Formats: sequence, structure tokens, C-alpha cells
Amino acid sequence: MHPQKELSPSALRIVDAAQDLIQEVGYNGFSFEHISQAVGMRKASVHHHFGSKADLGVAVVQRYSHQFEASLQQIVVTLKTAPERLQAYADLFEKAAQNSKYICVCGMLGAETNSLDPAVNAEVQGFFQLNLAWLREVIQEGLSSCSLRSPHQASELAVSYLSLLEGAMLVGRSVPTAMGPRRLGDLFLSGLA
Amino acid sequence: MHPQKELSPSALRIVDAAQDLIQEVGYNGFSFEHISQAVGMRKASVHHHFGSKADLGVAVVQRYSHQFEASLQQIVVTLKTAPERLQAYADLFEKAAQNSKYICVCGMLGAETNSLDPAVNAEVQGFFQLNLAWLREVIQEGLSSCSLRSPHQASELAVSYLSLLEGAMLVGRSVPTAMGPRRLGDLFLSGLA
DNA sequence: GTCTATACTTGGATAGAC
DNA sequence: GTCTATCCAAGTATAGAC
Repeated sequence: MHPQKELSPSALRIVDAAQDLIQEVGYNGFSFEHISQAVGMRKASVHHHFGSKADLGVAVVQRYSHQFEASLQQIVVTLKTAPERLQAYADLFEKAAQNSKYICVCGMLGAETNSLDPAVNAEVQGFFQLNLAWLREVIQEGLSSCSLRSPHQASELAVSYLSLLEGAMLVGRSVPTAMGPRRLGDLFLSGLA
Repeated sequence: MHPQKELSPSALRIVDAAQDLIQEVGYNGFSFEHISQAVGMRKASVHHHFGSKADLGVAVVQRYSHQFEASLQQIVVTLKTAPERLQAYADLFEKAAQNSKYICVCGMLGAETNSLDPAVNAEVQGFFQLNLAWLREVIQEGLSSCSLRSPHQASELAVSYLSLLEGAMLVGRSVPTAMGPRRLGDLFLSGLA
């Protein structure tokens, strides 16, 4: 799933810039020229590292998923109860949304899905499935050990929590007064206590 | 807020096509050429009705908000309890998301907010505030009359419900197995019974 | 690996005839 | 109101020198 070729230092800076732009203005909102300006290289040089825009998009999502997966593993190692783990999970999104300019890479790409290259879409889908599987497992453990209480199935709660957090970033962009992922997550979790 | 000039038949078809495209591929994902093909007119003719792309975007959101507002009023007239009203509200989104190709106009534009004309953003913000105000009122009434039970404030629950439903459409696009707005709404509401 | 230069295409927008 | 024709800028991508 993540063979992710080694990236040269220049390629890394390009991926950094691309992720930044995707979170800010979306895949259809940036061009190689923007990347070029951000990294101080010419367009042709960017193309040398990533032959097409789709290649670049795939690289961004692969790395993003990879990093996210590492964060999820870290949470499980560090925190021992389901409520704590789920709160830390919400904080991952809070962090991304904090400057209010950004949104989850895959939240953005999920919205744009109908105009993306299939290769990019496949990576986005992988990201969501990765998240849903992790949430389901954490929630299932919580229900079993009674650190969480709910009449619903773990898989349903997982989809709810993910949708809530993704939606929180989206709505929070247009309505500054709205609560962020962290507070909405807390409210959700308080219903499972 | 919605002086919305009268739209000629041709202008209406253009707005229809533009809304369709925004829900499918987003504001940055369509061009006047796409509109042109959809309505069977030349680009220049489209420009005659809407001088700029931003003008067209504003017209789409104004009409969308206007129609949505009418639906909300209809719900209040038709249904008398808060749970019923909130369920009907979720169905409005379910309807838009049903063919899985579409997403809420303002969910999409909210994601793209950093690359939109300020005039379009203002309309999107208006849409969300309209929705939040309606939800807050309905939920407040429900809490007062005990058809809803929650330790949280109506305004917090309103943001939660809106974020959940917007997120549901977004996630549902990439993960077909995910539950839609209706089922996620039901799950949310079951926690307030 | 990076550059200049350049195709080629699309996108937003306007002028002016009908 | 709609059309043809056109402008100019931007976007993706490639060729070939350094």
C-alpha cells in the first residue's frame, strides 16, 4: 500500500508545498507555477521530479496517509483508554484545522473526487478506510471494556466520528464562530460516557 | 439578503447547469465551456447573462439558499416535533447526496473557500448561518418541550448536527460503504431521545 | 537536477455582427 | 439574446542546453 519511493530533498520540498496548497485551495486550485514559486524552482524542474500533476497528488496523499498511520500507532502506544485515544484522534484534525486556513488533505480531495485522477482517488479512499478501521477497532475495544457505552455498533460510531470531524473542518472554514474538531469531538464523546 | 434579480429562462438553465457542476466537480473544476456544452449555448452567450464566473457563483448560492430556506419553513409548518423536524432536515442532505455523485453546494464551496471571490464566500457564509440559526431554534424548542434531551446547549448541538451531515456527504463520496446523512442523522438523534 | 524556451490547450472575458 | 471571432493569461507538459 505504501511502497513510497525514497524522495530526494527537492522532491520532498515539492511535496511539502503541494500538500500545503491542497489543504489551502484544493487540487484544482493550484498549479505547477504555484509550486514553482513556493520552492524557488522552475516549472520544468518540478516536472522532472513528478511527471504529471496526478503523480504529485498521489505522492502527497501517500505520504499524508503514511504519517497519519504513524500518528495513530503512536496514540495506541501512548494512551490506554478508548476515550483518551479518541480525543487524541480529534486533536490530529484540530491541529490541521487550527490556522483555519487548512483542512484535512483527504477532506479536500474527497470533495473534489469527481475531477481527480483515479490513482489519486484510490489513495484517498485508502486514507479513509485506514481511519475507519482504526476507529472501529478502538471503539470496539472501548465498548468491550466498558470505557465507552453505546447501543450502536462500533462501525457505525466510527463513521459518525470521522464524518463529524471532517465536517467540522469544512464548516469551520466558513463560520469562524463554529466549534473546531476538538470541541465537537468532546461533545460526541460525552455522549458515550 | 436575497434580492435575487428575476432570472430569464436562459439564465435559469445556466444556473441549473452551474449548480450541477459545482456539486459534481466544484467551483474550480468547471469552466464556461462546460456550462456552454450543458445548456447548448456559446460561451459568449453565457457571459451575456453572467459577466463573470463569480457572478454566476453568487447566483447559484443565492438561489440554493433561497430554496433551502423555503424547505426549512416547509418542515416547520408540516412537522410539529423537534425529532421529526431534524430527521426531515437530514433528508434534505440525503436527497442531494443520493446519487453519490453530488454533495451540498455549500459543502463544496466551503472547502474551496480560500480560492473563491469574496462575494461568493459571503453567500456561502450566509447559507451556513441560516442553517445554524434554524437548527438552534428547532433544537432549543425541542429541549424546552422535552422532546429532546441533552446536557449540551442548542447552539452546540446545531453545529454538531450540521458538521455531521456535511461530513457524511464528503466521506460518503470516497467510501461507498459509509452511511449517508439520513442514517448518521438518525444515529445522532437517537442520542437525544 | 536545474535551467531556458517553447508547444499546445484551456479558461475567462470582450468586440461587434446579426 | 445569441452568434463568430478574437485577445490574453494561465495551465500542463516536453525538448534540449548546461
